[in-house]
Amino acid sequence: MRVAFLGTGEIAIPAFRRLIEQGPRPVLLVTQPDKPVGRHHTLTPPLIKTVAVEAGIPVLQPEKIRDIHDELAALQLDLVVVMAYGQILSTKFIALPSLACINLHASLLPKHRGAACIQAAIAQGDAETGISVMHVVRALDAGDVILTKSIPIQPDETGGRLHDRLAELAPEAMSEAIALILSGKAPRTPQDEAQVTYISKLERDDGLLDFIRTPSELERTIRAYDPWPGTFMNVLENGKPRRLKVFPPTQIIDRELAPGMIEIVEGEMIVGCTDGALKLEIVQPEGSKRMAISEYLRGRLPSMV
RNA sequence: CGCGGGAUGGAGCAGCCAGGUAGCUCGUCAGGCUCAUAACCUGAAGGUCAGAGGUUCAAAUCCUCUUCCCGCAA
Repeated sequence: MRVAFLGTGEIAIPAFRRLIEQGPRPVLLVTQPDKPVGRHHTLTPPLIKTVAVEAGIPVLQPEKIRDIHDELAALQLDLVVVMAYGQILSTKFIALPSLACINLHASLLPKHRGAACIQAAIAQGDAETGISVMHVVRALDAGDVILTKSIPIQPDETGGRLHDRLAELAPEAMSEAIALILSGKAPRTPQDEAQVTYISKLERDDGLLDFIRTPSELERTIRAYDPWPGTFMNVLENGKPRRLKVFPPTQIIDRELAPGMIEIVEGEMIVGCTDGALKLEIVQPEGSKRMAISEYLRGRLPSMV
C-alpha cells in the first residue's frame, strides 16, 4: 500500500512517526515551505520535515498543493493522511488515492471545525474533546466521520498540554481508521449540520482579555490560549500604557469589583470582571521576562487603562 | 541590517532628559520583641551600574560600537 502524509503542525508528528515505525511506511511527506520565523526572520523548516529527513522519506514543500499534482498522481497512491497541513485540498487532489483521503482533526466533530479547535474546547468549557478521523471533502473539516476518540479535559489543562495529549491520541485513532478502511468496514457517518460550530484561526490580538466577561470565561480563555496566542491586558505603569501578558493559573474570586478595575493588596493583583473577579499569578510585562505577580508588583504600580 | 522596550547587590524597580555620596520594595544573615509567626523593631553583609572605547576635573547618567533578554510585526 502506498501512503502519502500531509502535515505541518507539530500535532501531526506522533501520527507520522507511527506510520514510519509500524507502517504502512509513507512514500512521501508533503509539508508547508520553510518560513522565516522569529525576531531575526530565521528560515525555519517545519519540525516534521526533520523527522521525515531522518527517516529517509522524500519531502515536498509546494507553495500550492496543486503545483505538485502531477508528481502525486505519478505515485499511484492508495491512501492519503492529512493532519494540520494548512492548505485546502482541491477536489481533484482528493480523488487521487485509490482507497481514501482521510483527515485527522483535533476535536469531536461536528464541534469546533477549523484551526483553533483545541483552544475552543477549553475556552468553551467542554468536558471532553478528542480526535476525529474523517474523509476529506472540499469544505473544511466537513467530511463523513469514520471514527472519533475522546479524552476528558482536565480542570487546569492548558491549550499546550491538551495539544500534546491529543497529538499522542492521534496515532491510535489513525491506525484504527486505516484498519477499518482496509477491511472495507469503515463507517461513514455524515456530520449533523445542526451541531456544527466553526472556529477561525487565532491571531495575537485575539488574546486581549475582555473583563466584561465572567471570571470563569476568562480563566478558561487564559488556559486555552496558553501558549498560543497567549492572553494580555493593557495597563498603565507610571502613566505609560503597556501590554501585560497574563499566564495561567488564575484564580476566580468572589468579589464585587468593576470590570477592568485593578486592585492591588499585599502582593496580589485582582482584576474586576462581570460577576466576580480574577486573581492573577503569573504575568510578563512588555520588554521583560515572565514573573510571579508578587515580583511584578514590587517595583511597579499598574492601574486600569 | 523590519519597528520598539530593556540590562543597576539574590528578585522586581527608581535614578539617566538638565553628569558630582548607589536609592526603593523585598530577599538573605545577625540581634530584639513575642506563647508564637511568613508579623513587628534594630542592625549588617552583598553592586567592576551588561561589555569595550570616547568626551569630561568628574560618567549609571552624554557619544560610538558589541553582546544578551523581551514586546510587536512577519
